[in-house]
Amino acid sequence: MTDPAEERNTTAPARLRTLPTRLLSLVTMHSDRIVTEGLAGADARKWHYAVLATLEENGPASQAELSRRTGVYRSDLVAVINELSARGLVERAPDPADRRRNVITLTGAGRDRLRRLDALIGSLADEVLAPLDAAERDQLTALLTRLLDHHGGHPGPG
Amino acid sequence: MTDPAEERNTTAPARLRTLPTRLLSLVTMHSDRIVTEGLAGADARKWHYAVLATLEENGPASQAELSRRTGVYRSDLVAVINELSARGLVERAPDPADRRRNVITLTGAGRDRLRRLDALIGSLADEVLAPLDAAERDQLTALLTRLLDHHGGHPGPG
DNA sequence: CGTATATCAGTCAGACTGAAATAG
DNA sequence: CCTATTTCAGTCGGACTGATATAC
Repeated sequence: MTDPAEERNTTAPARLRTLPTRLLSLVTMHSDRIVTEGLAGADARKWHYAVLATLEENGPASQAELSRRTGVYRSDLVAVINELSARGLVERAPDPADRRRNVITLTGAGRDRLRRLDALIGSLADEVLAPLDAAERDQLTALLTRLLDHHGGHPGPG
Repeated sequence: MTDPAEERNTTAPARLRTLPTRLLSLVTMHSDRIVTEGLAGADARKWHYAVLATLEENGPASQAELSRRTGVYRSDLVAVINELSARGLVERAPDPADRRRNVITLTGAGRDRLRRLDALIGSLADEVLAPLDAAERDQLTALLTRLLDHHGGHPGPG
């Protein structure tokens, strides 16, 4: 028992091996790790990508709106915007129309960065889904989408 | 905008909505929450179920072996066994053959408890998979199983 | 007034690490 | 000496809460 792959995977009992909720947890743990580590290697985090993508597709937004669209908590979003603006990827400016708000805007550098992250995320998703062919990936995506719709999007503050 | 379901789900951008790794995370967050809260209502936790099921299917085991089979960390397993034995569901006894080891054994009460948790987990899984019919659930399970096999079971200490 | 926004401080569970004590 | 087991004391990022100041 010196093979490291062997050590950590004595098979689990049948009840656990086929339990869908457990499969979800385990697969997600692998997936999240691959994505998190891949992004870390590019000095980025998941929330960075989510915020940048939202800004590009929907235009400038307040932090509250970004929170709703991305699912990032209002509290945690503060730090994310700090990090992004420290890197010059977004700009934070007070909204003249409603002075409670900050308007977050994507910069040119942010747009460039988003391009590279798009590619990176694509390849990381490929790594996660490696054993599935295109049709199976679509199947998985469709099934997960239906589950997510049924349970009401990102959990979020409710 | 006073409907609570509305408030928290302004649609995310397309790139995020169809990203499989994100779908996995989000669906798992709902799934984990349903399972965790459902079990909490029965004074149980996921690891309780995992340990009890493993003990029933594979017989008495050391903590190290339980850790390998369930994926629970050796460190965290200590607390789980404490909780289970405090409830009289397992017994912890030193192994006469190897005095470093504790042998964990399922009690009668543990077996009964497992029956009830089996039923509970089943209904919680139903709740998670509600929108899918039987064939689709099998599809999902098969796809997730292939992903998990490819990535090598539970992440675990390696 | 009540409500939304941005920020801060902090909790909490879960994954994970490091190292001790004990025993093979 | 080296390795495995159990246990303890922590770290670390992520989800989440509560409170506050400010503005509508």
